[in-house]
Amino acid sequence: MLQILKLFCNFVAVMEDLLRSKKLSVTDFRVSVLEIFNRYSSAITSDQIESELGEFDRITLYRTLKTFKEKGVIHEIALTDTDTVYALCLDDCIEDEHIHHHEHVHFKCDNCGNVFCLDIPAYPDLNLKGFRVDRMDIQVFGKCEACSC
Amino acid sequence: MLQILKLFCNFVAVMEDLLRSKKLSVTDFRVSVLEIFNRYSSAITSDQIESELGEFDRITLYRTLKTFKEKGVIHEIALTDTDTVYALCLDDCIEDEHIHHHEHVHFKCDNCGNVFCLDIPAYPDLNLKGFRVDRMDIQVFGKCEACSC
DNA sequence: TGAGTATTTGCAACATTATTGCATTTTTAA
DNA sequence: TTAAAAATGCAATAATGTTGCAAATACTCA
Repeated sequence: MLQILKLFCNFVAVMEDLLRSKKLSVTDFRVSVLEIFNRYSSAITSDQIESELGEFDRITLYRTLKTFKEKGVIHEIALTDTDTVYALCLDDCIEDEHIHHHEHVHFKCDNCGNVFCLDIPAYPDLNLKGFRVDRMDIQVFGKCEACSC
Repeated sequence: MLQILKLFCNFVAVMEDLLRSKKLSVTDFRVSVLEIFNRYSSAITSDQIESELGEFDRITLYRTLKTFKEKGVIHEIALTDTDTVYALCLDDCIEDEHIHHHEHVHFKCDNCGNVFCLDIPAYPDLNLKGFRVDRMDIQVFGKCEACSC
C-alpha cells in the first residue's frame, strides 16, 4: 500500500530505490528507461524504448539493458530469433550466481502483439523420463483479454 | 520399416523426396545441409552447420535455412536472444497459412549443451483465465539422460 | 558540503550478422 | 532438348553487437 502511494506521489524515488537496491548508480538515463517500462503493462521491445526516448544514444541503451539484465532489474524474453522483448522483473525473479531466472509464464497476443508476464509459476509436470528438469521457459500464444471479446 | 531401410541404403533419395514433397528444387547444397541435420540426434546451431560444410557460402546457408523454415523442413528454437538452434521437423509439425507450428517440447542440457526435440505434445493446462490459448512453446533446461548419471 | 574516486555516458571505430540486387549457374517441366 | 523458373555466389549495404577512451556525472567519506 505504501508502495502504491509512492508510485503516485514520487515515482522517481521508487525507481531510485530500485536502482540502489541493485547497487546501481542513479542516472537520468536509467530512470528514463525505467519510467518507460513502468508506463507499459506489457513487455516491450528495444525499438519501442528507442522511440519513447526523446534524445537517445544507441550504445548507452544497449549497455543499460545489458546492465539491467545482469542485475535482475529486467528480464529478456526471446520469443523467436528476431523477436525479443524486455520486462521489469517481478518478485519471483531470482538471481543466482549470475544466472537470472524468471520462473513465470509469458503470453504473447497474436492480435495486439503485447507480451504479458503472467503471475503463475512455470512448472507443469511434463513427466519427462530420463531427463532431470531444473527449470523451464513457457511462452503462450493466443488472444489476450482485451482482444478476445 | 521401409523408411529405415531407405535411410541406410539410399539416404540421398529420401532427402530428395523430402525436398520435392515441400516443392523445393533438389540441389547439392540443400542435400548437404539435410545430411548434416540427419547426422545429429539433437538440434544444431548454424555455426555447427557452417563448420561441417567443407566449402560453404554464408549467404546461401542463410537463405537455405530461411527457405527450410518457411517450408516446414526445419524449425527454429530460440532459447535466448543469442542462442538459436535448428532441428528437422517431426511429423507433428504443421504448416498453416505460412505460420509454422512445432507442437512439442524442447530440452536443452545445461551440461553437454545439446538440444532435443521431445516427442510429447506441448500443451499442459495452465488454467489461464481470460486468455485464449492457441499454442505454446516450452523449453526445458536441466540434465539429459547421458549427463545425469 | 566539497574533494577525490568510481561509475556512467557519448563518441568513434570496429565486428558480426542480416539482407538485397544481380549476373551466372543449375534445376525443372514440357 | 530447350525454354522458363529457381538457386547460387558475389558484391554491396543495412542492422546490430561490442570495445576503447575521454569527458561528464554520481558516489563516498572526511
